[in-house]
Amino acid sequence: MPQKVFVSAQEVADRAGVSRSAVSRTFTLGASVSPETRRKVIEAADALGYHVNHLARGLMRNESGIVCLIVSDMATPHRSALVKALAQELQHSGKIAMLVNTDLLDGSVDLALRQAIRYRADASIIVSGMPDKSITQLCLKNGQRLVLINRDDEQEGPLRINLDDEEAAGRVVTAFLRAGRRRLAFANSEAGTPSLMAREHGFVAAAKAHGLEVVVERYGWTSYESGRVLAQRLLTLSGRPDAVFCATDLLACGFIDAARHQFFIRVPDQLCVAGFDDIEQASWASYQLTTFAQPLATIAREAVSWLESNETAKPEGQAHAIRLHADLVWRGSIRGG
Amino acid sequence: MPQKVFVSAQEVADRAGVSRSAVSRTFTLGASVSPETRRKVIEAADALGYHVNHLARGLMRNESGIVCLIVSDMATPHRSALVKALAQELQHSGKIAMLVNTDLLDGSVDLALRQAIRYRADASIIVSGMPDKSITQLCLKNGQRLVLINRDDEQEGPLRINLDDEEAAGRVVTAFLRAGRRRLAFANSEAGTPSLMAREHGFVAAAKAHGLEVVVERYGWTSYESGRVLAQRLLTLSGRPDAVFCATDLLACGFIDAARHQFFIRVPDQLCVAGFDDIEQASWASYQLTTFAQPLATIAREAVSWLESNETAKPEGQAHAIRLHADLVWRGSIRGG
DNA sequence: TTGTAGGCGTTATCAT
DNA sequence: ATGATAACGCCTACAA
Repeated sequence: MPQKVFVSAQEVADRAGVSRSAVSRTFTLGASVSPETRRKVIEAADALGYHVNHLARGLMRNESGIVCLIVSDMATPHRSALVKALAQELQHSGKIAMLVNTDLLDGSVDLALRQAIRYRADASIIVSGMPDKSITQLCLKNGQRLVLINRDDEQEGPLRINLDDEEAAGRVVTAFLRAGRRRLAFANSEAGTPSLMAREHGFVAAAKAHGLEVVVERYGWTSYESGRVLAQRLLTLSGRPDAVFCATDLLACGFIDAARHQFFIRVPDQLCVAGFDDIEQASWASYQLTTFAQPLATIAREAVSWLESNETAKPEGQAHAIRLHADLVWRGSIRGG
Repeated sequence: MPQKVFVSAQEVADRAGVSRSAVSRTFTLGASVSPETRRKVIEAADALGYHVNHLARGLMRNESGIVCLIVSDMATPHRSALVKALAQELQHSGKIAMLVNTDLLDGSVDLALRQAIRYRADASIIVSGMPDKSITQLCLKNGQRLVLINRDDEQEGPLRINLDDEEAAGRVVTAFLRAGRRRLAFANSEAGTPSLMAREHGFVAAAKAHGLEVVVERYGWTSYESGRVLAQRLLTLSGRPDAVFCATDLLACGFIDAARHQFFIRVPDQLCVAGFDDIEQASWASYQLTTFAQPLATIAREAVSWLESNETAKPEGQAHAIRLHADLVWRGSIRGG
């Protein structure tokens, strides 16, 4: 095995009998090279196993092609699906995703982000529950473009992609009413992220518009376990709810399991349940959860195409917000769909 | 907003009144700088918002700090948990994870890998079901160290981390026998990856050692849906199995749901079920699946520490294989745990 | 301990 | 269309 593993443009040039610049141009989109030269270069490159060094290219061009994915709870069904969609879309457009996990508590979030900055990532996509304002600030300050997904921050500069959570929540009220339910409840986590709160507010407001009160309960973070606890609390109430909207499918799964296995309540006969995200488990036979589909592909496409379109523009220039519609997916957890 | 976003070491040096090299040394681990100089440099760097440019550093050191995660089915519970563990561990040791998704069919696997090579990733960790031999070959050829997780390839060079699938499968037979079951079945996907096949062979062999035949069925890829189909096939057999080992938890969940909701079979009374991976859903009340835990943290730690220890060594030098034990997690899906 | 000089692999600029 | 040359930001000798 040779000591020197990587072959440089110079070596390719030597073998092809052309100049270094010719090699560079061959691998630069939209540069002018004669077909003959190009052929010779490609041939030599293949023979030698040459790959353009993006470290050096990034240094020159001041543009690395790296996009940083800042994400929390990434082992969660919804998050992992989103990350996958984003990674694929980035890959598809010739960029590459760097993964920064923000689940660790020891202040390594900040550390990780600085790491991304050191690699001169062109942009960051934040899929994290509650990023500090300082994080987004740091990104922008370092010339990164920024995409915020499902985070209705007030910030200027980044692209913000959101769902119409409030409107969706209103549709749940309609569905519950149509199923003949009047004792409504909302099960939320304590995370307090903008989209979760929007669902809560939308649900409560729509209910009030119909003259109904909603019992709201919040607990823990957005997990299956929290769903169980929330069920414990809501299903032991004197005027037990007959319909509950869970802020998240994961909560809903826990809620349904507790209702069924612990309280022997039948869904949807005795209790209607709705969720949000349309995670894979929502379609499983044990849950058959009526929920809202996150348009993952659209989110990813919008995010990446914005990054592409803004390639040359200054990061703080085009502030932009996209509001997407969430389709309701009817399954068995609400009666009379 | 200034045109120039990134501040260079030179600017920090100017402000601190020292030389460029002093700045470099301050940010290089184990270089000798006087406390006084270091202080001045740090101060100037903070004031200016300086971050070492890893693109340039990687160029010089011939070592990028980037580790490529090559992964398929990453939205799956088990895979996403593994990716998370790896990303965290890498982050923890100052490296950064690049995500390469191999789910797309259009030959973009190869494309993505080349992408990683272009960034001069120091290593690749393959968590993909069936990477072509050519992929691993390409990695090694380009001076990357390679970690293969749950892939018992014959290759020399990479670190191979595997579970003792066969031995684990044998324990399932014991458990089934202890529960009084004699009509054993194995539900597998058609993926044919080494670890899946090892579970199958281990199960069949252990059963044979007890004088029992196993009905083996394979279908589709490793998904919930496949589990349902497999149930359909196995539970309509004349001598219906009373115990089934599913190659994967995801298969098991589908299997259980079909058994319960479609055939009204009670688990574990009429049917014992075991799975593999210990995904989060295995612990959900609807499944209570007895399964084997993948030691994710250990896998991640072993992988990363091997990468660290081998930092300076040649990639093909230390071939190494690690075989990990999978702990059996007892839940309700096997009678008499 | 500190500063100076040279080079890493690439692309952009400017001639030709 | 092609080739020489100068950056890009950093690190590592080497000399002081």
